[in-house]
Amino acid sequence: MPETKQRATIEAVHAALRADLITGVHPPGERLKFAPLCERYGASVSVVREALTRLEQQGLVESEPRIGFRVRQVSVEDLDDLTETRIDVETLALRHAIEHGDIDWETALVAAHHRLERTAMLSDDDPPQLRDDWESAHVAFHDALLAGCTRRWLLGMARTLRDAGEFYRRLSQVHEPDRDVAGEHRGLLDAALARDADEATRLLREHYERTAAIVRDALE
Amino acid sequence: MPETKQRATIEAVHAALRADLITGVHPPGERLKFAPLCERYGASVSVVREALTRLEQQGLVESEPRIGFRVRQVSVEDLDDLTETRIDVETLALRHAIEHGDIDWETALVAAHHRLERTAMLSDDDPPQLRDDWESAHVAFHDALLAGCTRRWLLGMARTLRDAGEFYRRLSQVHEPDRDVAGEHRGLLDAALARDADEATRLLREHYERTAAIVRDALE
DNA sequence: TGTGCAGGAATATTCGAATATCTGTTGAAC
DNA sequence: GTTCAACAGATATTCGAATATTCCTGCACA
Repeated sequence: MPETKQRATIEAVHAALRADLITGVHPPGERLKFAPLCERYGASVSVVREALTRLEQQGLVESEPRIGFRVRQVSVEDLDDLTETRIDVETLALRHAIEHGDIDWETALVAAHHRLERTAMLSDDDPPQLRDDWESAHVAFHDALLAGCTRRWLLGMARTLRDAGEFYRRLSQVHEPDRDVAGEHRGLLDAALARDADEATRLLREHYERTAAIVRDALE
Repeated sequence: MPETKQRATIEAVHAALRADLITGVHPPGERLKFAPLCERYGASVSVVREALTRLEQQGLVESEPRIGFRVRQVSVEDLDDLTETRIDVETLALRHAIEHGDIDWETALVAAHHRLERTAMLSDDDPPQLRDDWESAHVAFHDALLAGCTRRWLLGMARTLRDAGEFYRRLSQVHEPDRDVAGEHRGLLDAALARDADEATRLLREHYERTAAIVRDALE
């Protein structure tokens, strides 16, 4: 790679910063000063600033004008609020998807589930960590689940909330051995294919509440 | 005012641009080029850019990287999508407000309703226009209605959707003489104070659907 | 000891120029 | 006549410096 001195694009910095936030490189509450960030991501202040602005709208960082940006503060109350809202919104989207999803939606969903099922969840490290490829397969599955919903505004809301939720989930890379995550996903798939909206939304709610409970424990 | 040559703040440009978008100064689909915007708002590209970025997240403008920004395209489909989503989300928030709102909430709500009731809706122009002070009293009333909801994430979603809806509503400054808007607001107030969530959400739904229908007609 | 007020260091914000990218047009080759 | 390349003008994007604001430290004064 012969000295690819690229200019920093906002897209790239935004993605990198977002990844660092979600994976906990910058812990909650930490001040995000421009100088270090420019250094770390090889960009100028303008680019960093715009990335931060976007992340603020997505709820990953917060800012006070003239003071600066900081990583979003987390709390049990906020987690509970977020979880409930997320369940409410995703439930609406899922119900809509189940009612309106076509054969393409079903097919993509089955495909996404297959990949998730066949991807190992934990790494070989000690303590074991959630594998990156499992993480992305997981996100892709939940995306596919909602993809049948044609209401773009609703999907937009759901996506924002998911990002914020991801923030919490990664914060506490906790694994609960007793939990049958694969089974939960299988159940969601089956209910969706059976077009059983009540059952699917019930499972979705449980799925998120269980995850939230784990994160809550880790937080306290 | 002795030559107050202020630097342009992002806050100010964002607010001004948002107001211009909502009131239709820049029609939907119009390209928003930097040079004219900088001129109009007396700011440099950086601040205009950040304002546009924020408005994009709020759904008022859309952008394609490296191409530029434009005023959000409107369509009947998008309006319907938005309206439904807004009803769904606000319904959740209203229900929560009615269940959890305290005496302060009630008091503020009564106050907001009083101001709305005592403000004239239409100007003396021909054709009559919605008066600015009525508009703000109207927004304030709907804000007060949801303010009892303590779920911040849910409120954030509702606020974003309201902004986008406002965009449509102002787009078509249509007035329907037969409609008893004041009565609709009175009904909402009464149901909220009576803590009748079912009735209140039903009224809210009708209120928005009626507005959407008018906008839809104007759009076609 | 406490309070308030410089003054300077640290930091965010804004600016305008430099750079990269896109878009449309012209002209040559086929 | 059509296609493609090269150029030029328009425009978005990025940069780094200039400016404004906040924060901190130390000193005078009560």
